[in-house]
Amino acid sequence: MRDSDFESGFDPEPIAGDLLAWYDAHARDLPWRVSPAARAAGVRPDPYRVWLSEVMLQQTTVAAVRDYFHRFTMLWPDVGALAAAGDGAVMGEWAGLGYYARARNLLKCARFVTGELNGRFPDSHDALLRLPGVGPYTAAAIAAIAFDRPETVMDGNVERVMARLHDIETPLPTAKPELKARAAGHTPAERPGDYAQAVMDLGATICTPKSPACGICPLRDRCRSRAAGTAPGLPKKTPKKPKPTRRGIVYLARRGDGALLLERRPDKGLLGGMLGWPGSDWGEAPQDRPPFEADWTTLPGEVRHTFTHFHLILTVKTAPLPDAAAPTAGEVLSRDAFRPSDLPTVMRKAYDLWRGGAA
DNA sequence: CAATCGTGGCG
DNA sequence: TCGCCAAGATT
Repeated sequence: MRDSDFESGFDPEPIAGDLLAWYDAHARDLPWRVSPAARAAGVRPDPYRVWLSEVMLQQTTVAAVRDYFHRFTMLWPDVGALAAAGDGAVMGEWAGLGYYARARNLLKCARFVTGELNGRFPDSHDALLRLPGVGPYTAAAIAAIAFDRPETVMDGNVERVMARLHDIETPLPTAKPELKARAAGHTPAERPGDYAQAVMDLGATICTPKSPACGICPLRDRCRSRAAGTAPGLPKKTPKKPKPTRRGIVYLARRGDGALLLERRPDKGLLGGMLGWPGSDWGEAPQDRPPFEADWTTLPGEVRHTFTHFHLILTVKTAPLPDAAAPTAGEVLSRDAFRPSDLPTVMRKAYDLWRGGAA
């Protein structure tokens, strides 16, 4: 019955109405969001703020994004201002948020929109998809939320909600096409932007990964996995590989006037474009190759940090930086020019270990 | 397609 | 302590 409904192109189940009514009453108040009431009164979201928030929210929690969004929009209120910003300033403001390719693409995109599109974001999914750092999800989200186009957003929330609503037992990522088709079948022609945000709000607050609040879900009477008792275990996922542990050494050198030896990492690869301490490669047994000859002191303790696909244990070594030193790596940054907040978290941990012991 | 790419919170 | 997870994109 239910499969034949879907395969025959039967009218989508009337989910959108329930979800929009729930959203009207329970929408989260988010800094980048136009409330459903304001939206109904004709207020349009600013595409720049929608784009910026969506990029920040890629694989990142709302709680983590809030402060970054405030700082970015305070410093750079529109896409032209962001396009005019310096690379180091933007990377420094992004520090700590992770996935730094997003920040590099953010700048590329801002400069493209400003330079080639007269500062206006495209309003179609296909045109948005051509922008740096904008993939299928973000293109659909901007088109739907900023321009109220009937696009179907597919993120982790929507995958989970659809898998549960239709009790889809196929594990991810195999199930993605089916989940996408299900989601598309529910997307309404009216208020598609509010609808997209409603599904994601539901996934974030009610239909959560662990212990979903099915009892207060606006879709509880239509949810097939709730009826079957399978909701908490959905969506199924293929098991992940274990993370190996790598080791590395970083070198912190300070001059008498407080200047520090730092290094701008290359744009490609891990922490690309970010500031960091000169250091070894990260592997099984890193070689001790300090940036200049000195009597290096190994700090007690170590830095432990987990990246997406490996654990890292860093040894921190320090030495005074002579006025006449000619380091083989990095560049000297004056005390005033250095902000610890410009460092990615793993590098800030090394800095904190050093400060905790020496200063 | 599978691998790469951060970080913080939570059970 | 540790694995899981978050409004994914890119190659």
